[in-house]
Amino acid sequence: MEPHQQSFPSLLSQQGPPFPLPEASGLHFCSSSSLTEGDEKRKGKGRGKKESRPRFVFQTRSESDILDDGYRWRKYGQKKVKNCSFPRSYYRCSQLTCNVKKQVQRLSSDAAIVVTTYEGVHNHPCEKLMETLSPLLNQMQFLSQF
DNA sequence: CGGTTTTGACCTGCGC
DNA sequence: GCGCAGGTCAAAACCG
Repeated sequence: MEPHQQSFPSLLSQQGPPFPLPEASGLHFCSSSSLTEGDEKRKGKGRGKKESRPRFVFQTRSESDILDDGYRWRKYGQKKVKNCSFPRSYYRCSQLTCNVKKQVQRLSSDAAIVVTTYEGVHNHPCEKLMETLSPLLNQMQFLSQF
């Protein structure tokens, strides 16, 4: 359960910042282990899961909230938070088998910074990754015959 | 036609 | 006990 081992293939290549700054344009990701507990008070309507879900915060520099990390996200809410002039968006993984949530928030101080908070881990393979890997796997299988 | 976004209402936890 | 703040639902609109 180390979420920050996931690879985001299209994350960096997609943004393509005009400045090749390694850190200023890069992404600060901090796995907040202390935040992991105490967030599963989901007894309200009985649709709660008891499993602890690891959270993990991603801070990227992008002009759009939607970062295509290979999974399909479905937006299910948007709220304005106090202390921040920008609304916060709530996304969910489209796969029913996978209860991963993600919330995207923009910093009021710097509108170019987008804070993405992932919650939970995917329990299904990434579609895009499979798509990319499929021809490769086919070729490997083909070559392995010899 | 299927899946996704939008948007307001609703619900719950927490602090005072 | 009440009000606020944050999180989620659900129906209609929208798009390929």
